[in-house]
This record gives sequence, C-alpha cells and structure tokens, in this order.
Amino acid sequence: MDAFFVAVELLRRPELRGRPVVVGGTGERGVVAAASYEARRFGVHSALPSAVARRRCPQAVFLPGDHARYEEVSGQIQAIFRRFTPLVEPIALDEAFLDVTGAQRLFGPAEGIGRALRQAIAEELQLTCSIGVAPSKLLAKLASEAAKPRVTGAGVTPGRGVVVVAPGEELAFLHPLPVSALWGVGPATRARLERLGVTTVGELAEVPLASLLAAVGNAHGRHLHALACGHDDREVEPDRALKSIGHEETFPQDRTEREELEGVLVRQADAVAGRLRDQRLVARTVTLKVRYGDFTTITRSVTADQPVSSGPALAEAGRRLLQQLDLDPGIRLLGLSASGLVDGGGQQLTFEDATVGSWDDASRAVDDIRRRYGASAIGPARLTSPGRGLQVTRRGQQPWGPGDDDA
DNA sequence: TCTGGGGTCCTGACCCTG
DNA sequence: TCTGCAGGGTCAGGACCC
Repeated sequence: MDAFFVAVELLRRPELRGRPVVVGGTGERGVVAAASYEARRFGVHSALPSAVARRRCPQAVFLPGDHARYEEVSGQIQAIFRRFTPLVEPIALDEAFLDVTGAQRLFGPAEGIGRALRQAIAEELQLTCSIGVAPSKLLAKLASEAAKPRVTGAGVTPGRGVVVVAPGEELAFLHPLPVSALWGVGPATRARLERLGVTTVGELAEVPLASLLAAVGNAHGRHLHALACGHDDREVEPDRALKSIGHEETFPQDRTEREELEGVLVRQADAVAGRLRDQRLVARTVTLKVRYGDFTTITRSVTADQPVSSGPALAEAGRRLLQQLDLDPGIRLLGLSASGLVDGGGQQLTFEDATVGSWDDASRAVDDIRRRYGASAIGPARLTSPGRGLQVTRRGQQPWGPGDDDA
C-alpha cells in the first residue's frame, strides 16, 4: 500500500489531501510511522524522530494514528487478496505476498491479476497500492518498490502501479540496484559490503563467496549471495506460526522506581497473557527487555520447565529478572515478551512458584468479561488508580512512542 | 537528529550430557 | 577416572524488517 496509514487517515479527512501529513508519535520521544508523499519532499520519512520531522516540515499536519482502524482496513485488503488466491502471506498491515500460480487458470496472467487487485482495492476501499509481479518473493518485493510513486524536488510523480519482472529479465532488473535494496542488508551489512568494494547487487554477485562469508557471516553471506544471483526459491507461506508475543513501552521520562516499573510489568504481562490465550498458546521462555537512558539495551530471559500463559506467572518471571538489574541509571524502555510458544490446548500452567497459583479459571473468566465488556472492564488490582480507573495495555496502544499527555 | 513497537533470524558463549 | 569431542539447549546481543 502507498503511505498506508496516511491514506487511511485521508479517507476520514479528505480536506488534508495534497498537504504534508505525518502519522506517528506526537511526544518528544515519538517517531514517524508514515509520511504523505508531500511530506517526504521535505525529508520526512518513517522512523525519523517526530521532533526532527517537525523541524523539517513545520507546516505538516501531525496525526497520532489509529492502529485499530489500520488493522480493520488491513483485514479488508486481505479479504480482497483472498478472492484471487488463498495463498496470501501477510508481512505487515499494508504488505503481503500472493502466490497466484494456480489463480492464473481462473483469472488469466499474473500481470492482469495484479491490475485487477489494484482496481478492486481502489474501487472498494479508495486506497492505492503498488504491485510487483515476478517469479520470486525478492523480485516481486523489489518490483513493487519500483511501482511506487516517486518524490523529487519538483513534486510527486505517480507510480507505474504494476511492475512486472518476467522470467529471463531477473538479473537485468536486479544487478543495477544498490545492495541495500536486498532484504537483509541494513546499515551494518551495507557498511561491511562497502569495505569489500560492493555497492550494487551486481557487484555482490561477483564477489568471491569466501570473502563474503568472512565479512558478514556464514548463513547471512550464503543467503545474500544467492539473492544477488537471482536465486530465491522461498515459498509463499500462508500459515506462518507465531514465534513470540510481546509488549514494550518507552517512557516520556526515564524511570528509576522499582515499584513503578513492576506495575508496568504487571500491565504488560496481563496484555501478553491475554494474547497468548487468544491464540491458545503457552510460552516456555519469558524475556525482559530494558533500555537505559543512554540507549544501552539489554535482555534477560528465563526458560521454565512448564510453559505459562497467565498474567501473574509472566509478571512474576519478569519481576525476578528485573530484580537482577540496576535501575539507578534510569530506564527509558521496558518490555516483556513470551517465546518458545507451543500449543496450549487450553492448559494453564505456571512457573514453579506456587504463590502465583493456578490461574486457569480466573484467566478464562477475565477473557470472557473482556470479550463482552471491553479490555478495560477488568484487570489486575495493581493497575487501578484513583481517578484514572484501570490502566491496561492493548496491542498498538502507543505504537510510535509516548504521547504528550503522558509526560 | 537522536532514535517506537512488534516481530524474525542468526551468532557466539557457555553449560550439560553422552 | 580423566579427557576430548560433538551435539543440544539456554542465554544474550545484534541486525534486520515494516
């Protein structure tokens, strides 16, 4: 999708069309999640600190974003995809791989399917998207990038909408691209490749494999070399299993109070546990993530013999991990995640500490009440405070950093 | 300029076991 | 009993993606 979050906002506020619009965190520590093409002309892009974006483009309209709405629209887009093929692998709210090999018998050539998809999304949702058609995931992804609108100093040039890389044209399309176009080449890998004199995908394909492996590691090097040579036989995977579930939160100001941080952990554990139970999963490993004021980030984890999915058990594990850490430097971010996920089949076990007890029935009752009355209808007593009621964490609640009002 | 939140994957160190 | 080795699990960190 093209500037997806912004495009969804413009459906509600059409008077903003043609103006620089930025969706993202509104506080001092927020970042940009999406920028309209008009805002991009001023150097505003996703992941840019919001404070910098305001300096670069003070006339832009800044919106806090509505993650729940984006999820809803994303669901509608996925539904359109599935009218053409069941083989849809979502990779983000606004992006997916579709395997249309079989669909061509019904709908004709892949390029036509791409155009039909684009038309359906435009007519039914009033949103524009860019589509890449190619024999592999890598090339389809890169082709979709090539299909997007372009921003220049002069203005916004409309994209081609659909770009096709036909069999036999793969290397001609791939090799002139900068090496950072490859999936898996970020700033660190690009710097290492530059030290080898590699700046384009074509140069990467020519570099001796041994040099590449020494520079970027075994698995990564082999993978990149194969991609650069146009070899990518990864399948579209419609049912990828979830590997971890977590929540993290950056504070408007650094925190040092242990009791306050433990309260945050209870809230995060409650949210993670709810999502685990929604997915009928239990977790063997609990990981605590802490980022200090100087941006040093550490993780501490514990793996239990018995998997867990209750909030109190997760919170207790997190609390014990937090106890090992020095909080005096000030904590900027705190997060809790559950991994080592296995099918729970409704079972509810806890870490070995008997004091957290069996929360099976209580957790099910909480889930039931939340389904009926909403997420903030019930929660751990620790999360209530006079005047503010129950504080709960929901997925995507502050997806791009703390807001102004939390300061 | 000063860096979010939700994820995945890989690597290396370390420990345990056979 | 000791040593070396291989393999697997755990833990922590880094890099990357949207």
